[in-house]
Amino acid sequence: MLDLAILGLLHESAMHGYELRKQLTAKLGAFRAAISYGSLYPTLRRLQSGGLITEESSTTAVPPLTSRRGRVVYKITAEGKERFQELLAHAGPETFDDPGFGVHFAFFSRTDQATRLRILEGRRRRIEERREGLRNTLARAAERLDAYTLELQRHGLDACDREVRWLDELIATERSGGQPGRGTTTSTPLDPPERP
Amino acid sequence: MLDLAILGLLHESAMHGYELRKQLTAKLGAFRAAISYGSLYPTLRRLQSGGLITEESSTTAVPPLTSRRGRVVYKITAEGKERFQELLAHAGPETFDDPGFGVHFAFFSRTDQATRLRILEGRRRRIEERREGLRNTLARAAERLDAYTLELQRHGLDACDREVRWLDELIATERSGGQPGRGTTTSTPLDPPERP
DNA sequence: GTTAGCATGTAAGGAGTTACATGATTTT
DNA sequence: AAAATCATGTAACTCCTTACATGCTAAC
Repeated sequence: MLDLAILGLLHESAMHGYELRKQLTAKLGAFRAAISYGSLYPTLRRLQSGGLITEESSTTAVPPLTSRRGRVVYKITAEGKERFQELLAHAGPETFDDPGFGVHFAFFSRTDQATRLRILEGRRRRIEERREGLRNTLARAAERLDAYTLELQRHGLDACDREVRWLDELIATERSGGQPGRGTTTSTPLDPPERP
Repeated sequence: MLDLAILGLLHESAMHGYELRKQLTAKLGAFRAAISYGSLYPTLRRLQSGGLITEESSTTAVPPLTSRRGRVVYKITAEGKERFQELLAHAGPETFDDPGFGVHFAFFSRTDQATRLRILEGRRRRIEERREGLRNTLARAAERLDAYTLELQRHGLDACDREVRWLDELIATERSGGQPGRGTTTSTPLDPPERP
């Protein structure tokens, strides 16, 4: 999950760890708390020793006036871009849980339509299963549950209903070749998928 | 999280592991996937060696006809009940994230009103922080984000709005001494908190 | 008698967190 | 010159999962 997100952000532009965390916090903010440094920096090292990212050469056009010795700017390599596409397109079961789905969705603009549909439909299946479970509990065991447990199940069921509707809209939009946005009057152009 | 949930369920009735998992799946279904056995059984052992639960004595009133040798029925001990109350009342930061809040909420009927309010308000603060983050991202960086990332943030913001409203209602109900349910016409009596 | 479901467990490991430790740079 | 914030890193640990291994019991 972190690998995918880091490669995705470095795909857009080279950055050092601290900045990466800020971008990560914004990008993943809808479904996850901020990533800790204790997780980020070891991951960067692992990606680097795997050849997926490298330290940016200091022979840049404009060397900074102050030496900035502490900062290490990373950029993605060709292998990193390949790996990114692999991770993005591969949809195992963990792709459909909350953080997994969120990260994939956040990088949908780099995916092809078939992959997007596969992931949206997998997510819908997953949420529908959860919804079924909640419905069963509410239908079969409602008398045995206390008021709070009941309220929690109702709220969960509600959230499932909303998400299924949201996914249905997104799936319909994908199938008609559109891009997400408010209503059908959106004019924001969609980034085309990268062509390596 | 698992400790709390297991103690809470065994507080209601003695059970063996397999059954416990089923109950857990129903009780936590609104915010979590099923617990794996690889997590459940080691936890039961740990709780047992900590003296919080014990194997139920086989000298029960009605010994089953078939010997059922494989099954181990656990029940909660007095220390276990104490620990359960401690875990329920203690509200650290992890109490306000998704699974933490969910478990606490699921056992609200065993908590006093002050604790319930503390936890509901902590959760609201947490969600409001997330909402702020999303609002900032949408306000400051919307042009730089692709259509999918944008849609994800909007959906997340929406979910935050809903949850804050839900929490506000629950908090208001708590303060007026009521019990949760649909509208103000609810007549379901609330389990009184246990008095050890 | 064999398949399905009940029931219990272990070993290895994944994916992160917290707490700690350090130092550079910028602002007041 | 102090305080804030930028920036990087390590060690220990938490909490859970997957994959595996085993055997009993009920149903067909």
